[in-house]
Amino acid sequence: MDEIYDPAAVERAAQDYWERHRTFEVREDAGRQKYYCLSMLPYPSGRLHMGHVRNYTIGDVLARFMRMQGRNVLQPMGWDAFGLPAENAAMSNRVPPARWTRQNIEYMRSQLKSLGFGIDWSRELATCDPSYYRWNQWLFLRMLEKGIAYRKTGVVNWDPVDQTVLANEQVIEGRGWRTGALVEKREIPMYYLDITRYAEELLGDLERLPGWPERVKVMQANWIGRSEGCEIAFPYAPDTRSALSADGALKVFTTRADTLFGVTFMAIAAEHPIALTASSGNPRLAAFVDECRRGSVMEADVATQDKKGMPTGLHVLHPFTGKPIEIWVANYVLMSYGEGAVMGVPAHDERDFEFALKNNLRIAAVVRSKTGAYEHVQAPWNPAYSEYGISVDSGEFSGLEFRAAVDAIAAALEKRGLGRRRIQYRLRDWGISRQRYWGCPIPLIHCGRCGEVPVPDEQLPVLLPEDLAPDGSGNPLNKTPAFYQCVCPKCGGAARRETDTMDTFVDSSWYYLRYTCPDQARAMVDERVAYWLPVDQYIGGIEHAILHLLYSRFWTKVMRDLTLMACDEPFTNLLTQGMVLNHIYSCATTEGRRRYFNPAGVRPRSENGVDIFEATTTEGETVRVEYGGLGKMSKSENNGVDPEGLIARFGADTARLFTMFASPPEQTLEWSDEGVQGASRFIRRLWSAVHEHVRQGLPAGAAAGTSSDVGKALRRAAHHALAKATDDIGRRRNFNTAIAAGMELLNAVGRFDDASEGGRAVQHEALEIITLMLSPIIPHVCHALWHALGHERAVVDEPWPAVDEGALVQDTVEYVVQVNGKLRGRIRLAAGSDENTVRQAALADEQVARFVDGKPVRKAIVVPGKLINIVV
RNA sequence: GCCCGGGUGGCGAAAUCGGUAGACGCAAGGGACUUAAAAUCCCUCGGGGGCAACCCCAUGCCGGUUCGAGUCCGGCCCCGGGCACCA
Repeated sequence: MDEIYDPAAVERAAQDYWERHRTFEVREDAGRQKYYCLSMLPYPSGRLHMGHVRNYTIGDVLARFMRMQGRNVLQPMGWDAFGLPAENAAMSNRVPPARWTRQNIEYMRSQLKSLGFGIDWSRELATCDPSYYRWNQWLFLRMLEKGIAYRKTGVVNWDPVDQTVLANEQVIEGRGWRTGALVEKREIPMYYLDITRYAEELLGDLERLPGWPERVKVMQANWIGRSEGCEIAFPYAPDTRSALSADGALKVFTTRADTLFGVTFMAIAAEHPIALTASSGNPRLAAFVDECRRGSVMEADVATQDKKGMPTGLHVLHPFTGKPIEIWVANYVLMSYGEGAVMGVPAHDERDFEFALKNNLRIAAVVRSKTGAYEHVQAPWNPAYSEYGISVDSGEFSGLEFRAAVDAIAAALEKRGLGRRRIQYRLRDWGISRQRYWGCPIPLIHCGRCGEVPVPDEQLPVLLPEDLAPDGSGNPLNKTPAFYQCVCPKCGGAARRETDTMDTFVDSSWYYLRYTCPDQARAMVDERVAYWLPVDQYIGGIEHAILHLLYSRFWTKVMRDLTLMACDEPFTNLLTQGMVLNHIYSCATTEGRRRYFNPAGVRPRSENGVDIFEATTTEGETVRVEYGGLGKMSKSENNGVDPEGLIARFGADTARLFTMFASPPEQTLEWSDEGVQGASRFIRRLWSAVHEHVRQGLPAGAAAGTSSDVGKALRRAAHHALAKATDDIGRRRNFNTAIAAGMELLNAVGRFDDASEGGRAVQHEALEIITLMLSPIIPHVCHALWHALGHERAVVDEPWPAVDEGALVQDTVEYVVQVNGKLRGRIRLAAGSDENTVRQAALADEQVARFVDGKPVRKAIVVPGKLINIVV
């Protein structure tokens, strides 16, 4: 029965074995070195996709490899179970999100199990379980106590038809993606987490993460966006004082305090309080402010807008000259950065320049570049205008170079109480309120008498009712009195429960901590977290390079400061796997849209020597389709490959082998049906090689005792492949080349024909090495083959084999001979030959002699054991 | 606009510290087995020249450093990604 490889039977047997023996359930063991291998938890969308298969296979290979290296390996799995798709599914088929989500989890868990991942399922969690999200609520209350969580009015995209907040991605050309209604910017109260309090540490600690890809660290650093500059206060002129009926000053932040004498206007955001006051008696200004506040809050859209503005008629005074400067409302000033106001220096800032040109504002140059590249600032804009240089026309500060000018101006401002040096971050506080049903309730109560009252700890968790189904008309919690009606914990009076839920990024910010103690009912985490954390290897998509990874780092630091644990950087090593790509085929529809066809159903055909592609529509019609290149597998472009079909046809090992072999993990992976066939072919070849070998009985002798040249050569090949796989998996994380080494070794076994007892022992050893070294990648087939090779113990419990250095030693080595750097011959020499011997032998070579051609040898460079270059 | 990656056969890729460019796999072509097909096995497979031994060219383009460059340096072209009026 073993003659034919039957993946379904082989995989069932191996998986049964692991399950029966609870192979992957782990416990803390102070005596063993731990290895926490974590893959990003999936959203339970319904079915696994290839991205999941790739992600979890990478994690599983590392987990199994480390297990063989003797480490106490934790590889958990859970579900990022709250979120929008469940609500959308509820709207289209009237199923409560809870039921839809839990059904999906059931199904996807069985899919994960069919792939044979070595997961400790006893630690599984779902973020929609009250036993999990109660601790979101608990920590939120601690943050509230510390002032890290706070309430503030925030600007959101508001869909007036659905009565709901839209994420930026849900706003398409200014309209709601579902309703098509014009989206409004609306200010609503939201809860924020003060991540900016940790900006400095989040930035600085990136240097302590050598195991992270450089580009992820750069992306985070850019996102945090640290700027050194000055805060400058421009005192209100009398007109502003009376309009606001207050004394005071308009504050701005600038990185170019040296250009302070070049200010010709002030620009404030439409949301700035002064803009609101100024527009009250000015309908035209009010209309402009209104226009600015409508439309997308997406910054990429804002960035491409024309610079527009309108004067307020109000003024401030220059902090040094005392001259009045008019305040303008400008659409390019962001309320959410700095002070929501800027000093307009058109001569030295491109945006201010554009604005001044459009509005006929004065341009005053106050910096001369060191190269003297320009004298007068005039249109068109020249990038040199914004270069650092020597201050001119700047009163007492004239003649100073950038740094000195900033120092002197900052000091002078500070003396007058009109400014100071300050660091500004681009990072904003994290707004976590979502006007959504399917999420973790925010544990607050609004009382008419007591105001905002936290839910007492003993009343946690605030349970989310699971029987509701949104219908598109806003958050159903708002229409469920049983949820929102409550008593105020302070005064006992009638009160209203907060109906907003938390951003799902909250859920995924600490799940990796909870895996260490999922059964802990009394605390968020316990002492087990100290054993397992930090995560040794984290694996996930590059799309989480900023938000998820930054939030998790922040959350960890908050928990450290609350002394819940000592760890302050959660992920020691990070591997960001590339996307899985497939071909895209589509045709235009009569409505001018595109209709996409799955590549599996596309038939290529040659017509008059031109390649054309055809597909069949759901109506059974044959249509001609266009090839659209490669793209990420996605629903919208209908180019996904269902892992389930792949496993049914070829088995999980083939799916795993293909995804690991086709490209290195960080790079994109191009789907190839032929490549899958190739992976399957290799597994069958390995299967028959082992069975053919053992059919002749197990050899008695030891491989190390072989004396034949071919035997020694195969031993060398086997140990060389093993050394390569050890380094490739363990250090380089290049699984494709480790697999190639295994294939090469199997090819060598195929060519090997020494049927003597010694030869068979060497062959046996080589097959054992292949089985062991590939077992992390194709664990099921290796489980079967290891038993076939005569072993009692399961391969999963075997240690990683040691390289026999003695087997790698060669008696003779091949030298490449170059003449003037060009390859001219090869010579075989005894290992350890001295330079002179190498040189003599090289010059004696006929081919080499031809190219030396009697010319005097000027130089000969010898790379021991490898190469000699003769320079003539 | 700024900041990262990356350009190597027909294709996915390899070459890890400056030392034999193209390992491994896919596709293709040829052959064996077969009534036939599939599967399997063997051979060829960057381009050009040569009867052959071999030679020349070739890692996006131009230049440089070096005995020697896919790899290092300078300049450009193209592709992908991130951020994007951040004052």
